Amino acid sequence: MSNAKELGPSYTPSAIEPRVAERWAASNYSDPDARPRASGDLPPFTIIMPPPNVTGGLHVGHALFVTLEDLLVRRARMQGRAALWLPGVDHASIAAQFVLDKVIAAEGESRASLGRERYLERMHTFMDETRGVILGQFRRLGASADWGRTRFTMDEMSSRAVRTAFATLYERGLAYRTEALVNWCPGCKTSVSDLESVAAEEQGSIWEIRYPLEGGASDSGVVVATTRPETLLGDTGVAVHPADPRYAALVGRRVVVPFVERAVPIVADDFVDQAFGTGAVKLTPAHDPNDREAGLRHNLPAPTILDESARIVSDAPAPFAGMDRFAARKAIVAALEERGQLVSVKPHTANPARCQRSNDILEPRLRTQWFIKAKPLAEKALAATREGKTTIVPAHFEKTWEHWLTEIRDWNVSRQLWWGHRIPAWYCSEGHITVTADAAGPAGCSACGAPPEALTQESDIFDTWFSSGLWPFSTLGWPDQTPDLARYYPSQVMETGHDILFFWVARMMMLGIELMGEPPFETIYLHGMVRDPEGAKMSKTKGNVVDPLSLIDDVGADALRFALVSGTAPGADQRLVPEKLENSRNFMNKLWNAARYVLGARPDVPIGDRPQGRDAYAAAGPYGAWLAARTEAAVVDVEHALATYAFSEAAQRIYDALWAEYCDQAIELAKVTLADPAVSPEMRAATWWSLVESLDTLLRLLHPMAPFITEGIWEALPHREGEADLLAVADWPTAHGTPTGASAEIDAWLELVREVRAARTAAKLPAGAWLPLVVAAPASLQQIGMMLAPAIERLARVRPLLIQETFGGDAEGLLVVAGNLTARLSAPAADPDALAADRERRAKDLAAARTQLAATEARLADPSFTGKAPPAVVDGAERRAKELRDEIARLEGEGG
RNA sequence: GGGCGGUUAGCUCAGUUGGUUAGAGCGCAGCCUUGACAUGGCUGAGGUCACAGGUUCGAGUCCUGUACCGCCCA
Repeated sequence: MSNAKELGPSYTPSAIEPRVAERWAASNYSDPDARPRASGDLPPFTIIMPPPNVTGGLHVGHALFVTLEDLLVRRARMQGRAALWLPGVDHASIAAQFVLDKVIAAEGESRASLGRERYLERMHTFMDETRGVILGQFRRLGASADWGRTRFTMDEMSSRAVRTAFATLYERGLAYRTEALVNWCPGCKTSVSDLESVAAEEQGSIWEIRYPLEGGASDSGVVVATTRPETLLGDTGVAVHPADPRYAALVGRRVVVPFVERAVPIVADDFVDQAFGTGAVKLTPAHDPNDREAGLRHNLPAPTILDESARIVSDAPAPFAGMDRFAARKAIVAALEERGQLVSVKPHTANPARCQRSNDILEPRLRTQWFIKAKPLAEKALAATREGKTTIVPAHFEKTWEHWLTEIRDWNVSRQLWWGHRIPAWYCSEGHITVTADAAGPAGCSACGAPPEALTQESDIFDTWFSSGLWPFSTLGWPDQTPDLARYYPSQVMETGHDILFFWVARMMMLGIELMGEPPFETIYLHGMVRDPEGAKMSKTKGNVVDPLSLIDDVGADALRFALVSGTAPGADQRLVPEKLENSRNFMNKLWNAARYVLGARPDVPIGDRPQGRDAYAAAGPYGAWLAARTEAAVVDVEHALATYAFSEAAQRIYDALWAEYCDQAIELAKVTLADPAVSPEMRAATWWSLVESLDTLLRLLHPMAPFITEGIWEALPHREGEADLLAVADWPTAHGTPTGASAEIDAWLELVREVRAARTAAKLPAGAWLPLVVAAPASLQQIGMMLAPAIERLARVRPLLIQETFGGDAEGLLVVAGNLTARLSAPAADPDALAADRERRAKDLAAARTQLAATEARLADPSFTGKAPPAVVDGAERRAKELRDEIARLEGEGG
């Protein structure tokens, strides 16, 4: 923007962002190894990007995480650390198959018609086409990731890491194969994880069904309550609570399951809820997790009666065999009623789990699968957070973390899909298992030596989270001991949504500690969800999703980012409302215009080369000291906020520093000086340079949040010899403890300006009129007042301005009180009613001051306060009391 | 059923170890086409910090309980 003035009075992101993006692209600034920095002793700073789903497009959740991670990384980079933000994408087994299946269906093909090999070839081609899309969208957000290190969870490096990890876990006895109940999706024809299942309340029924005693009358036996009558074909028992007197006599006897006419035992088991239905439940071990547990405890068989499409198996009794599970339910209920065994039907609210993808109700299903032993891994992960090796922000998630890891169950890693890492396990005809990390497969059965051609590889693939769980080190080259791995593991921050704390973060922690020997990150920062303006979750089905790219088109990437940062408190959800974006856009426009002003206001005097920051301020006298102090305070506050992940506070502080302080005060004060030919050329140059200096510092502070506009403006600032060519790699501001100089005095005069304006408004004096002002100022303020007089005149619209020790005896005009300054504003033609309004305003001030003084004096009179409160607080109260007394005295001068 | 979070101005939200004057944006009212910006400037109104107790010299902040809302787990 070297030609800022020609670009017009409104900030146009579309004109700046591409130019800045090009300059970044032409540099290697985001490669941490490319720029050895002077401060080489600082530790590296690494964030491994949570890999987005390769099939998805950009949504606001991405926009938030990209913004926050980019903010952290840009700050670290400016601080001189080797900052690595490693990007990548996730292969997302189920989601990817869903998308590709639709694509090939349009071509008249299907998974079955293509076969595994051709299907996977097709998938790889498809991925090659789509993989870059979302990362390209991240770039539009300004993401400064190291694109040269971009990784994919299905690339060869990742495959090798997955095989090695699994083989290692198997060797250590942490991976095993067993038959277990899994969440089966009949639509996707695979098991899915808990994460992929969504439970919601649905209206259902409780059917109460009589199971007569073996050999007993039709009204004998027990009445069981069930929400799933169709599964009775797989019943192998009936359970009652051991303490339930209703059934105590029946425990141990046998009842007959209808249709299959199988006699099954009545068992006593604690898990039964006596209050549910009749207090007696049927046990279907192959189709219900609780029943499965009870079945194992009581040694019951577990026949599977639903096939992988959730149809009744073919060897079931007619007419139910082959029926879909819902048709079977109706048929079985009808048949029970016909036989007189249906006792009642009651409405019931159930909580069925549905597949996130297909929305089918998930079916518990017995299957032989691979599991990872979770307990030993979880204990180490827990130890890491308990010992403070890894910190969770915000801290309250530690409780959730503790609870989940303490209660953790073994992790089912098998998926009956094609797209993913195939489990590197081979089976021989003897049933031996051979696991190897070798891409070529095993040389033979590890137990009986059967040759490779006699072995069958496991057809299942790994849960996507298994490869994602290795992400913090597989991306850095593990299992090889690469320089990257040595340098960038462990990473400093894992920034992600709190919704995947268990599913992903916990798995990275467990696998990282197990395979790398230390936790993968120092800090886990969890952000909240971005919601719609009504507070609802954004979802495609609801149609309330917002496309970040269209927001960028509307307000620019910087405004979007700044709005998101402003709304971010750790762990808390935020609503993305249009007003926030608008405000954020206005802020960018304000900054743009401030820069336009500064660049255009260079005084027409010899300005020399750009001085070092503190020299610039020092040469500008009290004004420079004041501006230095203000700027430095902003640096301290922003740095502190960012260091503690208080993102919204950091954003708010920069907003104030730039708008309320820099624009409304610093620039306004400087305007007069810069344009005043009576001021020495040296002072005008120094004033301008200090404005430049402060703007430069504020741009640096804002850069991690709003990289494009700050980079664009910074380019146009006059630079010092040898300075960085990009703001992105310029030094992060640090506080020097600049002496505050006369900054309190300047603030006092600015306060007077505010009070004069307030008086003018209250008394309805014409806004444009120049009114004479006489100020009574203590000696300590007079010199600064004289110096600022032209600016005060302009800002308060007063002229002439007289500054003296005290008023004469015949002081006239509106009384204005500001701290130690008292003033009289002449308003000869004022409306009497308006003058009364102004007096009323001051009367209110006076009353408020008196109330406060009374409270403060009461506190100071209380020995328990003066005795117990810290001295600084007591001093503060004393100072405050004095101020209030002075103010009251001045306001009481009204009468005179 | 267990756990966690929230309740602060009309609306959306900040408020870090307790410090007495609780902030912002939007909205609202009045004034201002002053040469960076009307995506602006100036001034102002608006809050018993959900409720009830407690600890403390002092509570939006800590403790206990209640109500309502939300999330997670079972």
